[in-house]
Amino acid sequence: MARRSRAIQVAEDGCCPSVLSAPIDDGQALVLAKGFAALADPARLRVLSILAAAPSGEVCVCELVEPLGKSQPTVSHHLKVLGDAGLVTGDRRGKWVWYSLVPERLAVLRSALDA
Amino acid sequence: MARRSRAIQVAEDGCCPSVLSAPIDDGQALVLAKGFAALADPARLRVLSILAAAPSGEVCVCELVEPLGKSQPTVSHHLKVLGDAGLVTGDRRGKWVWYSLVPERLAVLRSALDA
DNA sequence: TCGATACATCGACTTCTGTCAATGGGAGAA
DNA sequence: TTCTCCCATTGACAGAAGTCGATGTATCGA
Repeated sequence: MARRSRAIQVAEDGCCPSVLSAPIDDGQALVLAKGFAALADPARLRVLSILAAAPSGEVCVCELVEPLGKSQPTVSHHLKVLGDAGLVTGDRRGKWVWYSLVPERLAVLRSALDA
Repeated sequence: MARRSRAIQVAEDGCCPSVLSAPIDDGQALVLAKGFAALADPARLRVLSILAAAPSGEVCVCELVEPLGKSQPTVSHHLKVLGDAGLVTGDRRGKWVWYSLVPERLAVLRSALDA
């Protein structure tokens, strides 16, 4: 099953609100802040880069533990944070869970920094 | 005096490393994570948007306290965090300190999310 | 059914972060 | 100088976040 369990809370009020175009209200700021908070950890950034670099576009958890140098529960925690932020999605196949990027969600955060 | 006191630690190893182009090492991840951490707060995002929306491109601290709804020390703290991340810079003129964006630094973070 | 594997969740701990009241420091005004 | 204003810093606190060992859960194979 897909691991998009938690609320993703994409700001749908207005399309792609940019922080730099006009003053944003507290609600928009809160949603964007949660998105950037998901990026505010070296281990999670490395997860994203590993997923992006994977030829198949997806990587199972067991292939992340060693490169990150963290324990398996910690890696699972970071994947959950990224999943709650809507940046990655997991797909269970047999014993393994394959994670992949959600590029649209990353694009939202990137466009928030557009001038 | 300009308020660029703290080390800014821009990753100069390679130009504009993107998280999504190739696996990044721990050092790059750490620098980028610190940058995104500066964006991971609603009050700081609002500061950036207020600065960006200011006609003159700069705003003094006293004009930020009321819109943010935080105490003056808290606003000063957030400005320090943004300054340490190199995202804003302060300029003292008489009794006031005027803050403005550092767009190049924001561009670095945005390009880190390029596909 | 039983054991092994892959991953998630829980509990506990430490560290980091946001917040504010109180105080300090610099710059103009009186 | 002294007073006032603007902003930064300090100290203290509560809550959030990263980490890991232990445990739970789902799946597959024997």
